[in-house]
Amino acid sequence: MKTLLDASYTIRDEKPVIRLFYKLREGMNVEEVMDFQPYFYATAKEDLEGLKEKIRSMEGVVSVDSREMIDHGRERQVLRITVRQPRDVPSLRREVKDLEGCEEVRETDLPFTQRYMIDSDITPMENAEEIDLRVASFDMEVYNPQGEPRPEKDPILMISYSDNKGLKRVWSTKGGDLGLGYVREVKSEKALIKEFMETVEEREINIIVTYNGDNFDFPYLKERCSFHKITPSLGFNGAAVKLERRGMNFGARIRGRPHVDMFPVCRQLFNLPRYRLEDVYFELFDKEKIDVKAGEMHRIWDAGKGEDFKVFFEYSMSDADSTLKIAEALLPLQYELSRIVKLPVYECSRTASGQRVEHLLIREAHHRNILVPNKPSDRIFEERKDKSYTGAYVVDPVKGVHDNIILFDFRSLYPSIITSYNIDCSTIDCDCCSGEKHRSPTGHYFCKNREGFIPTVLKALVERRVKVKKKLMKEKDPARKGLLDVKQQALKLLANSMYGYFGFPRARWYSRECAEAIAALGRQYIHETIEKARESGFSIIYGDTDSVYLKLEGVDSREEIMEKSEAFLKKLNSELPGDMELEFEGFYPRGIFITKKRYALMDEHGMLLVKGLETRRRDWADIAKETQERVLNALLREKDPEKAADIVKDVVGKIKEGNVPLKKLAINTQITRGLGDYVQPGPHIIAAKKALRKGLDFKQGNIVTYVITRKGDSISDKAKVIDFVEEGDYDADYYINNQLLPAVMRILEAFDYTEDEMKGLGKQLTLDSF
DNA sequence: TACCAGAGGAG
DNA sequence: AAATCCTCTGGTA
Repeated sequence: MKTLLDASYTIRDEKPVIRLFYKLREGMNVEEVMDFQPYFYATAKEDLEGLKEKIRSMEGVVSVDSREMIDHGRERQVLRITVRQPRDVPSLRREVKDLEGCEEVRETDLPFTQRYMIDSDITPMENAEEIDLRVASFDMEVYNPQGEPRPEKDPILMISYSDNKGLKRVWSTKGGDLGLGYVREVKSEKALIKEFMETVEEREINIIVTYNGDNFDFPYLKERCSFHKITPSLGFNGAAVKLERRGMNFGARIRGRPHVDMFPVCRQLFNLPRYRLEDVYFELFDKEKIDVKAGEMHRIWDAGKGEDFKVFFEYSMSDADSTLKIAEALLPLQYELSRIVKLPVYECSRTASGQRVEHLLIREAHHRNILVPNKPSDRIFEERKDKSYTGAYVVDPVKGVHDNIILFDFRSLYPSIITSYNIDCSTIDCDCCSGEKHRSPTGHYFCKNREGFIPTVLKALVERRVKVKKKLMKEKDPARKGLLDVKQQALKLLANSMYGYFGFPRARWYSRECAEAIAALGRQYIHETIEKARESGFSIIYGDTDSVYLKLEGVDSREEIMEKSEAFLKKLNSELPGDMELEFEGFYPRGIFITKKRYALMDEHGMLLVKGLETRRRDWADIAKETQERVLNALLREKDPEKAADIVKDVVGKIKEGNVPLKKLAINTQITRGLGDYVQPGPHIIAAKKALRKGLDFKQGNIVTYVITRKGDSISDKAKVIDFVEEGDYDADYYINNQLLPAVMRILEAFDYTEDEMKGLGKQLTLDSF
């Protein structure tokens, strides 16, 4: 049994050698492949043979063969050009493309190792669960007397390490006398780095995990290594850590020992106000992590004794520990995605959903002898980006409070439309079938004769998922159940990104027409559903894309509601084509609808479900969100408007008194562009710029946590990054009028309360609306 | 008061 | 480097 952890290539004697890093039950095996040569394709305008001869004589070309492949759904003759070395591809693609008679060069941008894995049908991470991988996490604390640490000057103070076989270590140049079992005091920073690297080697670690190692720990470690003139040799056979550019960020690649950075993984997987290690740890395990303020670290270190000093070491250990715990929870999904998409886990864990889908499609295209379309040029990308299309339909809600709400929704609406209507670039407006075709409201037709490429791939994903879910139902063993659940999640993730991929301007298989047709069919079905529901006696409260919220006016019996719902669904589903299905999704005794995409429901257990309201948004202060939720509970669950009003009055009072803790006043907002690129910088940008001058580091992608303080004129003037704000320094007026009241008044207004009453200025509350 | 840029949510 | 629809805020004229 073996599992492929990593793949790369080197050049030996002017020839490429593929290296496959397998973990066996015991130890590693590196397989070398010498006989695989890089190649790409060319299509000819007319004279294929003429083009072939021209290419054959070019420097670096090993051979040219013509073969039949499928392009845009049709068979045609193309040229396959085999070259000596991977580096010959970029140079030769230019030359071939510029030849008279050459129409296009194709498949010139697949990385050589990936090309090999596709052609040899190699799946990474197979058997990963059975083979007992050794996973280690590490984290560094560095000296930072100037605020942000300077890697060319400021040393690493500690490296903490934790592996899934139970070893815990903190290497440091101090702290051996603290009585903490895991601390190893060493004589220098250099020794500390070396001991860490030796431990990874000795423990035969297979996977290294970090939290933001791509952009902090590894770049810093590399700098410190070059300062000490040593190699950061964490890879197989002492290979050095390599920093690769990946878009705006870095990726730290370790040969033969995949590095998975949990930070981008968590950002992709969770929706949180912030993504610091402690935030994600809390989200997953509901436990607080010990914290040491970054600004105080150098002072604690310099003091070198006392309780703080000990806590600093415990904090460092807990960083490595919690990173490992997070990894143990999230790696199974990464392994599974890596297997399905067939990209090594280092790459797969860093790719976005569009690229994952694309790699899966490239794989499937190869199996079907389909010539992969080229990536769009910058010009085409811009053209595509400028042309948007009509998407989903949203029903304007019947605003206010409703009782006994029924929710129906389409199971996987877009995927089921794609498969049921056979929507694909190769089937759109085909001329192959003379008879009936699938019809979209956009005016396009889809072939009923031959199944399209993407519908085939999507169908396979959906069918695999159905099988896994069946197994899951039968399985008793919790460990195996967990793995099956992860598997179905991964399949769902990929299936759900197919529609978005059609409309993604950078996609190779981009088709605005297909995306448009899918969305239009979605609108058609939701409209039809609403129409039929009305005819069956339901009244419509709200609907969005694939869901409808309904009521049966005057029907209070739960039984009758269920019966009528079932009957309606049965009839409607019998008329739906293919894989499409409308499902009963829920029953809610009470709910309040504010506007489109903003509402709250109470389920039968009294649990609140809030959508779109401030409670759900990171860019509102906790004090407003918390109070809004309390008000919703008072109104929906307890039906007690007086209590709701009391809650608001009480909180207004507390804010005025000035003793609301800063934590509850913090607002989180992301910096979505370069700090200089703003036409209208908001309060978070102004706050970040001020913090920048005080030595804090802020850049695109970061989330700014700020508070509106008392000092300043405009709101932006008053905005300050929370690190620099003293407890009690907040603008009470702002938090009452711009945070608390807007959030709660939207709810209370549906119950006819006025703002003045809430501030305690007006008359006593009335119970009119109840 | 009207408008725009910007952000983040829903599905 | 998945799409569109939608609401709301803060700043400006």
